Amino acid sequence: MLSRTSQESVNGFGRHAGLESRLAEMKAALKEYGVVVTPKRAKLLEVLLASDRHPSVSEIHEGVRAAYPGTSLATIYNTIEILKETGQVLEIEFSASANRYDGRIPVSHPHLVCLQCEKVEDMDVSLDGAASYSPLDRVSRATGYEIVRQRTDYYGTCPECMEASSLLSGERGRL
Amino acid sequence: MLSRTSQESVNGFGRHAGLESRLAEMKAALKEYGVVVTPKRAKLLEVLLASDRHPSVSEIHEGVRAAYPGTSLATIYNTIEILKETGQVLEIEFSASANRYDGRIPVSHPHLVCLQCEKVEDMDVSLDGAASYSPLDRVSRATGYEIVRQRTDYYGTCPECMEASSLLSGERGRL
DNA sequence: ATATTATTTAGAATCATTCTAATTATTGGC
DNA sequence: GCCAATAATTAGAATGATTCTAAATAATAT
Repeated sequence: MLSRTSQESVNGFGRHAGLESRLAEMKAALKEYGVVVTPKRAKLLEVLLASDRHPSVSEIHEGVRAAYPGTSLATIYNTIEILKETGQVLEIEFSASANRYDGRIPVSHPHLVCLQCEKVEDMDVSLDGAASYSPLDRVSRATGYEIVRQRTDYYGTCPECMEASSLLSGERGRL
Repeated sequence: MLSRTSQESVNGFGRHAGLESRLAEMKAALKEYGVVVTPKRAKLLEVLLASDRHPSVSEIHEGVRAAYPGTSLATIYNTIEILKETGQVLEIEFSASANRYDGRIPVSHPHLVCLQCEKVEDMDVSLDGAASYSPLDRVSRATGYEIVRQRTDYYGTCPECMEASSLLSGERGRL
């Protein structure tokens, strides 16, 4: 049998090398926080990191249930709450639809949100220019607020949906 | 009787001259949209413009009911929906708490959100620097998305709440 | 006036999220 | 290993904002 190439999936993360260390980091943060990394919690972390789609709670729930069928939604919410408290996940809030989560980059960074298909993508920060993403301490100094996070998101229609809607009559999502 | 000074309220808006024309603009937009500006809708517009607090639906409801006691919540939601469709209000979404509305400046602009007292303030755009607020068409060109709006908000603790929490043990809001 | 159309309404339905109280699993001290 | 003490998990109820529904009311135009 031939040896595996570096691109093959031996760990569930495929070619994403950095995700292994990110997973270790999250587990360490949970232990540090004084909470035990149970099998279900470990699986949740993997599910969260395995997707670049910024999964919703129910997508995460599905993923964990694939390994642990009896897992309750409450466990997902509980664990996400812990991840938020430890700064290990970034929550992207939507009032008209389910929240989305970023475990890969758990600190404030800009997103592109498609209002049609509800896709959430990371935006290449260089696009927005360094200044678009003002250092939090600069804003703190200027406003007197103690700023702890920022949200910058761009809303519109992704190229795929534009293509699709140039054929059909345009449907509208809930975001 | 002495004449009124320019600061007195003769129209419900106090010293805010620009709000009169903004009100006219909103009414015109509704007519243009093919919808009638009923007394309740007119009152809603005034309530929305009268506050710089980025009122929630229930605050708006209270305000309209002060003039028209029987007004239903559904009417408030209906009218806000129309305002969104006509681009006459900016909705600031929160999943853990009620949405907030900006009728004074109905296009994307940055806010300061206090996580303690849930205050939402407009941020002086100059603080953030011109580039922080990348032109939508620049982002559109770079990403292939058709960008229609942006959201940029800074989250933290306002000076008043910092003062208060330096005395008491800090409570945490829902935002 | 009257028919048509738009607005408003109360209350039900929905849906994501949070809470509750009970059950189950885990851990550290013996 | 055994047993309290503690933590995690659970199902289901509760909450709260928002949306929907179908009926009632008001406004408009012919």
